[in-house]
Amino acid sequence: MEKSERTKQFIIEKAAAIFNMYGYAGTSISQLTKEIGMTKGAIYGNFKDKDEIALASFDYNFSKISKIIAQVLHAKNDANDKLIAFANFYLDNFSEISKFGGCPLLNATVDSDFAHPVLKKRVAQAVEAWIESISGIIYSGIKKEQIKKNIKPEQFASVFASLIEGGLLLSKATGSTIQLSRNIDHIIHLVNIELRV
Amino acid sequence: MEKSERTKQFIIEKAAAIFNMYGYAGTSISQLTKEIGMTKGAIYGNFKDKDEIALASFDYNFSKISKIIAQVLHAKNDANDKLIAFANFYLDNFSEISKFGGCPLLNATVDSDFAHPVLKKRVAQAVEAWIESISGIIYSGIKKEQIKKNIKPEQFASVFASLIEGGLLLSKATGSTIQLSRNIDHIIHLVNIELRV
DNA sequence: GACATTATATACCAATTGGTATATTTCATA
DNA sequence: TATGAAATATACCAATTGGTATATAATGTC
Repeated sequence: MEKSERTKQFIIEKAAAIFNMYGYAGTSISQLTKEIGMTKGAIYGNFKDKDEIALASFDYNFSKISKIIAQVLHAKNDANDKLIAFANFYLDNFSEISKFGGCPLLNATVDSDFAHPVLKKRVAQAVEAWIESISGIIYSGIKKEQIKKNIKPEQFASVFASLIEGGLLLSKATGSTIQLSRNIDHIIHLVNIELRV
Repeated sequence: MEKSERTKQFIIEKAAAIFNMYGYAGTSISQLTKEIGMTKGAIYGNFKDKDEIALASFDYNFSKISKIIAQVLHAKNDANDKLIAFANFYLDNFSEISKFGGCPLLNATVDSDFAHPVLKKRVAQAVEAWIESISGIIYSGIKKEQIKKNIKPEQFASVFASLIEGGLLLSKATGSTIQLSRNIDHIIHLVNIELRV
């Protein structure tokens, strides 16, 4: 990786947390210069405008979490166990995730709505991919006869995703992990009672 | 209601939608003057600063939805039916709610986190009150022997609230009510299978 | 180690920000 | 209908916004 790419990556990694915490309108370039420790010249030498940094930041945040989840899923063979590990990941890493602003899908959905159509479209695709990764696990589990074949993958994926995002939201609002924890309990209950063969 | 109070109310009603759509940092005073159709003089003659308008806007948005839900609940006697009507309210009115920015609890939780501690605290109290209104229905239903007494109200309230907020989020992100609709289906299923005596 | 290129810092720009002081209008009451 | 008070509009303020042009510094190559 050449120097310009390394610098670009360095800027994105710092900016990604700021945008995720303060939102697009709530993040100024001067704030970025302070947190990154570089001047406007350096930033605008590597990025065309604020939009380009914000979009790259969202991509970085989303792929960062996606990669970790992919690892978590890879460690399990059974589809039911994958789903439980998937859910537990958010609970186990809640405080760490909160430090850089929480779930980027949650934040960017709210942040981009009305205000930023380009980002909104990108967020929509990410959310759809995220939900599809859940229903994909279920489809695969049904094929491998680990999950009951009467289960509707899209239906369960919606509930699953909402329990996680809703739990993250309520826990962010109240400052306590108890809501998220209760939701993960419910997910585990659903998986063991309704899904598992 | 005297004139000054009427004007104040008029400003809040207009500002509430703008803040809910664009967020605190994303809403400027000049934007408010345009949408409200009044000048800075009128606004600052009725409000101390931007914060005061934003806080009053959140209170207005939250109490507006709370009042409608109170009516919806009042129309049902059975606790299970109250919960189903509660959930259906969000689905039935999704497009109308979306027009002024969607659920203010969702938006303000994300918007205030990190950026606005005063608003954040107010949102936390509203979220807690909202969840308590759900667990309150369950407690009442258990007492009236409409809901099974092994049900844990706080546990179910968390799942219920998250399915609604999570569904609102996913539907906001994807631009389709299908996610919310699936979650309401799940809520109805849970109420009829697990709660109802 | 000189040189060309790339990367970063500095200094600046017009536009907009939240907010205020003052001028003007509206309105109720005498 | 004249008058005093309340409400609103206008004009302005310093600070900050996103962005750019240019100067300086760092870097790889010969």
